[in-house]
Amino acid sequence: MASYPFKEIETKWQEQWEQRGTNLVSEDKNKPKYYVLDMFPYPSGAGLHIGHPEGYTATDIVARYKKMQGFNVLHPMGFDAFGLPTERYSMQTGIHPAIATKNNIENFKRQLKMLGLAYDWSRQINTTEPNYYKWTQWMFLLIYNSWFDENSNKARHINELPIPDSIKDPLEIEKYKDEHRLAYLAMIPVNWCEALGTVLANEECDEWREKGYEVERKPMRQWMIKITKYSQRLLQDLDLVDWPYSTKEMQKNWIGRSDGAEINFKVKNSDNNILVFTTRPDTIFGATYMVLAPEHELVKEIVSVEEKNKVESYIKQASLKSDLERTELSKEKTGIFTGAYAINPATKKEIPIWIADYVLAHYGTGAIMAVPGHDERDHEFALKYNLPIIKVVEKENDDWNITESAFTDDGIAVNSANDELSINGLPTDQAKDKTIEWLESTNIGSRKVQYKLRDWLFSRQRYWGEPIPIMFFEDGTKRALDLDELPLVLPEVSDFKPAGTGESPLAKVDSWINFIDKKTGKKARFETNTMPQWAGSCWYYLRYTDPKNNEIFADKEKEKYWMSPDGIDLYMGGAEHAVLHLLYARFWHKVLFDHGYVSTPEPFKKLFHQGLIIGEDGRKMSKSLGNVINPDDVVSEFGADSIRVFEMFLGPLQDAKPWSTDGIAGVNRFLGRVWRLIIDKDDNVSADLQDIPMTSEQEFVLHSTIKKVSEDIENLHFNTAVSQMMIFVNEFTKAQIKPLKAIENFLMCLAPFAPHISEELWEKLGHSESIFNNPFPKYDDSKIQKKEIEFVVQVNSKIRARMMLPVDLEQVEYEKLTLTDESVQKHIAGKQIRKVIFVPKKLINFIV
RNA sequence: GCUCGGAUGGCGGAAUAGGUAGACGCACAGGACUUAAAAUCCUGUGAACUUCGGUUCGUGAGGGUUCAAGUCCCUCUCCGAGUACCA
Repeated sequence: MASYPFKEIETKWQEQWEQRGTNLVSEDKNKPKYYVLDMFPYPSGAGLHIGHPEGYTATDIVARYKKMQGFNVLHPMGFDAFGLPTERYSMQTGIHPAIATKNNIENFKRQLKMLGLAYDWSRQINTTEPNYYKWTQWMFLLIYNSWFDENSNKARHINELPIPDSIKDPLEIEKYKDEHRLAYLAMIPVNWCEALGTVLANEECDEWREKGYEVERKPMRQWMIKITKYSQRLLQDLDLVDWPYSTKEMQKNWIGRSDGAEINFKVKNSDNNILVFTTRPDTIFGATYMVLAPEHELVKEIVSVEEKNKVESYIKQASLKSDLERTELSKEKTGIFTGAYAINPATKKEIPIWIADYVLAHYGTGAIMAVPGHDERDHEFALKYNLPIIKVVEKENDDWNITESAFTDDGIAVNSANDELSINGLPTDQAKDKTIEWLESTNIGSRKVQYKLRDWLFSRQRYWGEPIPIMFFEDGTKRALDLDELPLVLPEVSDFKPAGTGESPLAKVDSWINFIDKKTGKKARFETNTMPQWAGSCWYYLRYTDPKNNEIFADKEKEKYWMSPDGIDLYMGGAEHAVLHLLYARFWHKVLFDHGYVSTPEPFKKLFHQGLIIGEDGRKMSKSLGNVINPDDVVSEFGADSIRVFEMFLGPLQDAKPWSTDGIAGVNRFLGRVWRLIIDKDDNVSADLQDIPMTSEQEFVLHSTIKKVSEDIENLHFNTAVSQMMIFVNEFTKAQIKPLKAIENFLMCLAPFAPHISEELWEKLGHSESIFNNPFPKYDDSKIQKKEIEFVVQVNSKIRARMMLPVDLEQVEYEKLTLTDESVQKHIAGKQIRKVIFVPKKLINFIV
């Protein structure tokens, strides 16, 4: 027999909450708001994973607790339902992705409800519904219709872009605008996967490669978004948010700010200049050669006649290599001399210009000044091709052999002087500044900040994504749809296979690529690319504040009510989104902020990552290992309250923790003990529960429990909160007659963790109102103060005795009392006390 | 390679500002109840030695600071995550 009838009571209360509308919320100016959000799931065909309830329970506990504390709590859920797995399922089965998505969402919802999560389902969103993606499209167009004003460091409407007087032709003006839009079309090499029939984002490539798919580089016309314009703000605004340190670090690394200089090198016997970026302008005297990326545009112009063939064949070879091959497979650096020379502006010496694929075209200027003495990569290359290595930075008090290895740390500049500039003897940071001053005064170069962050590739050749609401005309012009034309709804198709031309399945739909535009009367075709899956998740948290609005994505007042002053109060989700989703969403939010649509510069005030739940065998759960735990099975065997409490009890929320069947049985036993504390064998409220005063020991345990549970919920330390509740139950199980008041207070502590059993027992105790309508109990500090404690007596820092003593005595009294102890006497006997260390309420230490 | 985390009984994990290491749970052992089992309740449980009162050792390894170190400092080993020629 089950330890308590969880099946009936869980079903009963889930129905009750739904009927009563317990979890519905609306704006209430009389209450402080609290917005707690889970990263919404992708509704896969496999259903809920056992890891999902971990983060969801954590936020549910916080939501229920905050509600009991008098907050107006927004705790919504929805589905990030566009995505490749569904589209692939449709290709195989012919079932429309919208149907598959609907079924998957129904299953997910059933499972989420089964866990007793207090979501306001009236606010549910689904990124694939036209009335949702209408606004995703609208926001894309907002980005498209924006340019970045460097002076005010923010986005402005494209109509406010100053057009230079020299540009008169309307087509030229359009072109000028297009160049400045935050969303633009570009012909760029992308990661093309033939088998999937789509391009992939850089970050998606490895994932598919691991699964055995081939990904190649191929230039294609793509939509790009200038997220790079926000590099600095994305970096500095990390100071505004309360996020895990490591996540902030990852974002910082991803944005990758480098401070340095851009320097122009003249090409000998030519009008061409090679612009390089360097973080070490102080080493310019040590630049003994230059390297261009194979794709660099100047390569063709400067290559000498003699070297032309060799250079061309090298470029061809490099272009065939993927990024992966360029890095991992070729540890050995390769390169080739162009036959051309540049003039080092500091030394005025001729230095050879090489091409090598260790220089990346897409970072900096795609060219470098090579300083083999002080850069490991340049050093390796110089050794291989026998290029000169000069020491221009010295390590203090050390004779570094520069031929053997590069010295890359800061040091003191040497061999670095010409007629106008000498930095000899200066430490690196000063040498940098002085060199930059000279570069700027001579117009050779300038200070420059460089970021690693690249523009965001925003188009995918898929059917199951948001259509990009732009149409193209035969004359080469294009038009973005107006708000009254949105949403641009995906056309019905029955064949989800890619077009085979590198375009999405939409390219096969005649009504999509061959129609007459109603507004202009011109023959037109829609963009056939769709948006990446990240798009819908960039703003879903805003839609929850006003999910049904058809005039705007969210009413300004409602957005302000829930998002002010610092954004979402708690955002819970996996660390796998530490960079991409969180960076894209922050960017998206900032564009909305610049246009005045949202009230905060950052969307997520506090972020927390729940850890992975791994298999019972300590390995990651996977079908092939056969160690997958299904939430449906667990709920049916132990109940939702057990799975909730167990996942919280397993260990610290942010840690990876192994599942344990014995462990959940233990938690289920604990809930059974709670049940039997109140309900007797005959299913009645126990006669042992009486309205009697607590003993001081019971008061101590109750108030400690209230304190511990409330503090632990605030700090997301749920595992220790559960421990404390177990201590409570152990203590009160001991008592023959149980004080009712204590038990009721305890139930309120337990309620956020195990809502069903708490509601049921609360009702059985004669309450007609939901337990969640009660204020969370407060503890009385005076009840937690003990009058007597176990006092530790040490001799020479070793524990020799423990004595029960009053807490409020003077040191001398403790000395007197503790010195009477036999064991203490034994260890002190015959020796002299040199020193006494006294820690109030804890210990006394005699040094002899 | 670099950047972050982490290492505590047989297991998951506790231990506010350095001050009783191992809370709580699991597993295990013994007992009560039972014809028996399950369930439940009670007791014990870091290791070694022990004259059963204790003694010594013990938080990945080695050093250091301190009356006192899981906690602070240095060096190292192993594990996990992210990133990868970013000039």
